[in-house]
Amino acid sequence: MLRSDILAKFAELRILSTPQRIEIANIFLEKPQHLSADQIIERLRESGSRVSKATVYNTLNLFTERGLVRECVVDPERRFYDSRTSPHHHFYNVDTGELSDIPSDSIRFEALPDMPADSQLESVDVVIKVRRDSSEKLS
Amino acid sequence: MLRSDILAKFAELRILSTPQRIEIANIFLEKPQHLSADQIIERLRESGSRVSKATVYNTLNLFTERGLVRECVVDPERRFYDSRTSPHHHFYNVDTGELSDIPSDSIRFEALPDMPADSQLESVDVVIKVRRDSSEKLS
DNA sequence: CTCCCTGCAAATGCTTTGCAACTAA
DNA sequence: TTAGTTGCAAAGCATTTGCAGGGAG
Repeated sequence: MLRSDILAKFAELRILSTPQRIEIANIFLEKPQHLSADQIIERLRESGSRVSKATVYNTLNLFTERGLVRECVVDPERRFYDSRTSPHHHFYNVDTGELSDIPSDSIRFEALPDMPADSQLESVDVVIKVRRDSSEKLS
Repeated sequence: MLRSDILAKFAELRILSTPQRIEIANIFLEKPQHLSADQIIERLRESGSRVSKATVYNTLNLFTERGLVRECVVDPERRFYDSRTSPHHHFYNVDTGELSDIPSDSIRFEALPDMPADSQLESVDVVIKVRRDSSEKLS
């Protein structure tokens, strides 16, 4: 993604631009993907960048607040951040930890429950857990 | 729930019976509910019991493995355990952290996606996030 | 005896925070 | 100047683990 596009996105979301934030946004906006803080740090290191851990965490929180990425809660061990912010759902392979998208139109609801009193809908998140990976590892 | 029922459940699930495990199972089986490790410990303390933290965690892992409770991943801060093990879904109030059940028949799918290659379905978990609590706290 | 459980304390691992130095408008 | 950011190290928390003592069969 072009730097100018990233700057435009930052402006739109009221995110002050810094070199570190641009580097992190650049990884996410390259393509829709699911990354943990650690995976971000790994990617930054690979490309020779030395953004600190604290800054990565702070930046992820900021990006989430501002809607540049979406947190997806699926693994109690660590948080994943999803650069696809449009509504969609996930497959989660419990054996490999792999997380993949389900296009939102391939799940349709025939019925949805009433909301509890005084509360308004925020999101509907479907996680389909699957087992066994392609290498057919036996238990 | 009667002690004899708990013992029967333990036998069925190949869980060795100990006083600590019975106390914890007793809390869960009283009624369907969602509890974190900390909430379990709190409940135990209230009733004068002194089960150690380590034992609570070990027991929750054992109960989950054996299917006495189900882990539900909804809050990145802590794990919740659900004593309703039959298929159903959840409301999660992001303001209050409250977790409540959605009867499984009040959500019906019109379409479900194909599974990825070589993987078999484990579960379909729907979390409907809602905002704002009944006390109408303004932002 | 032998196996397994309990509980304490220590260790782990992810995430947050305090704070001093720095950067940009 | 002045608010806001970075990075380091330290702190925080939920959870796990090591290990000694203990209980059931």
